[in-house]
Amino acid sequence: MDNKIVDVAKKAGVSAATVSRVLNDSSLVSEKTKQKVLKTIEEMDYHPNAAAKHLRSQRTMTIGIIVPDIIVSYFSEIIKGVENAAYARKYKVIICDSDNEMEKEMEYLGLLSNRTVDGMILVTPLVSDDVIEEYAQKGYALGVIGRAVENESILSCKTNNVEFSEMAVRHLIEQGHKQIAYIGGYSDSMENYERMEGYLKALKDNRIPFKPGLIDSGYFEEAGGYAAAIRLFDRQEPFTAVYSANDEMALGVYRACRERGIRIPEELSVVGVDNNRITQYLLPPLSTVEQPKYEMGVCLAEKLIDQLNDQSESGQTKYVIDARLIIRDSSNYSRKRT
Amino acid sequence: MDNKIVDVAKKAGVSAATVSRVLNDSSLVSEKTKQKVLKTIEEMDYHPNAAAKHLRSQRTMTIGIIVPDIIVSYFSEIIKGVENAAYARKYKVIICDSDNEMEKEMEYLGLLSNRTVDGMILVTPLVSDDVIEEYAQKGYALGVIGRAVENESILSCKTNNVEFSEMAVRHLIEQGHKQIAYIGGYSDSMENYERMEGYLKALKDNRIPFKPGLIDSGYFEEAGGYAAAIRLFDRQEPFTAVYSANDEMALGVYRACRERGIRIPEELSVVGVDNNRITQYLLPPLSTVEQPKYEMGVCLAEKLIDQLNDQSESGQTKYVIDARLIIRDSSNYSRKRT
DNA sequence: TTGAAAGCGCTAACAA
DNA sequence: TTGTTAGCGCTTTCAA
Repeated sequence: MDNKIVDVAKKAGVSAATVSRVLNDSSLVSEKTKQKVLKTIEEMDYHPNAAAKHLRSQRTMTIGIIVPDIIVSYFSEIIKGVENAAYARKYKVIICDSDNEMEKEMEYLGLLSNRTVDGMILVTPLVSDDVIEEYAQKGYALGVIGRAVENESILSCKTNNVEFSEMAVRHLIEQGHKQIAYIGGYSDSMENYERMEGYLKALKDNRIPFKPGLIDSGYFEEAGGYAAAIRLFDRQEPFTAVYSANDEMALGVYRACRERGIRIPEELSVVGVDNNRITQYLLPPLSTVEQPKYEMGVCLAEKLIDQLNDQSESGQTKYVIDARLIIRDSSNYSRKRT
Repeated sequence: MDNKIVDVAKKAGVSAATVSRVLNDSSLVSEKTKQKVLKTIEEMDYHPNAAAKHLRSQRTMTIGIIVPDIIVSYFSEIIKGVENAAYARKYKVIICDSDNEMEKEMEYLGLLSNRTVDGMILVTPLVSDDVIEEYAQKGYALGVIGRAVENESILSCKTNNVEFSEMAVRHLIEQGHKQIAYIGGYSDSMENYERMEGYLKALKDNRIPFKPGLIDSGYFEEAGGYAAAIRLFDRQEPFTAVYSANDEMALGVYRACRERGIRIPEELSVVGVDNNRITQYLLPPLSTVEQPKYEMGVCLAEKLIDQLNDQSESGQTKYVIDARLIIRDSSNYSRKRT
């Protein structure tokens, strides 16, 4: 077994408490003792046992983050923000990839109950508000990204879905489009609600009639977006533009267009959401809405850790960041429509 | 504070030891007692404290994975494999994004020393073999992906770099190319050595003279690939094809070509390595070498966890998987060259 | 089949 | 400024 604190204490001729104080930068140690202990620690190549520390201090210096799929860059960029912010504060991050399975997400939430993690960040539309509230009620530290939950103690960071969606659809309208389809994500997710709301608002403000036949959804995934596009194409309802609630689904739309020989943007304009890295490499490059993914990750991790250490100055728990529209070639083809 | 095992014991009218036995599926408990305890646990919503368990059992059921940049899909796909395999065995995964900084990687390696993790997987070219050997010598469980280390106790999983590189370059030669540039990664990494070796072999076998002016390197990153391409363009040495040691750098080559107005594949053929998701969406789609990223992650996580539980049947520690060439339009432009 | 008791390695309250 | 001591909550001998 490794050396323990008493081994160091013995060798340095002090007590375990003193070694512990040195380890934790306590001011109650004379400089001389401190140096002696430090030297001994170095000599013995001593490393404090994390589990013992966790048990004694009732904190693991670890947070978890639950995402549906780490491969999707929207999530990996958020994770990167979380990881960096956590690292700077000496926190570790446990990665919980739910594979879009509710059951797995629930199991990962259990890491809170058994104190494997001090807090948990959710970036998933699957777990319901009720479940999240329930955990908060029990006193667990939680944060969500991309949505918001009523409970005041639950941190959240999201973007202005309604506004940027309105902006995106208005942009399409300004390009001359009057028949604009909407491909949404999980129909009961906040992202979807709000983005659809923005879509409807833009239509209404421009006196464009809403057509239910132009609405479909694709679970925020490429395959779902593809299927939705195919369904839309096969209906009688014509359309010349699509607002896709995220980029992954827009990728599916691109695939469907390639298959059907539909040219973007000449025959169909497309706007997505997220500004995933891949979108700039597409042909044509995809117009999209920049989501400050890394920044949201950093923001939430910082606030969560502050909260864990009773350092949340403002007491603010809800953060909304403005996202901005990035216009690329997929929606940049001016023409007149009737 | 939460309920503890003695609280459950008291309520159920048994001893803490019995509750512990139930929790750990010991066969030394009568079915009747077991049911009673289980019911009590349920009623009290009891959750065993992880830190206490870790301290007592001397294992944390956690492994770490160090990568240079989680956003790059090569790494996130490996992580996904590791996470899935770990989850199936009730292990947690701590994500260590080194931002390509050696210092951060060293610090993360420290999680082994203080027993925060039971084992660590390295997917980085930065940490030297010596450092890895040193940790192994101390008895820590380690695994590496994408390279191999001599030490027999260190697990590794990689692909046949020499062979597939030879294949890739031979493919270019078969397309009529005689002046083929090579853009490598970190010059002292095993990936780079072996891929360059394959490149040289292919040249030699086809009696194509090696030209030092056609060799450059880009640290396995997009920006590095871009810079390398620009340098190559600016030399007097002409070339009609590039073998890039990974896809990220090939993205940089694409960018450099766009800037210089060089058409792919008409004026320059490009082949990368990794089959990052992005490559199939490029224009033209990038020829590349498929690396079984997810599978390598699964493989190494499984073997590492087996090793932690003394269940490595075969005792094999070195795994090499054959990668296959994927030919897309970036290198599929036949013509005669002189 | 069950319980009592020791101890994993650390920190912190209290005493000196 | 330092040391003594008592746990943190669990598992695991050992004894019954």
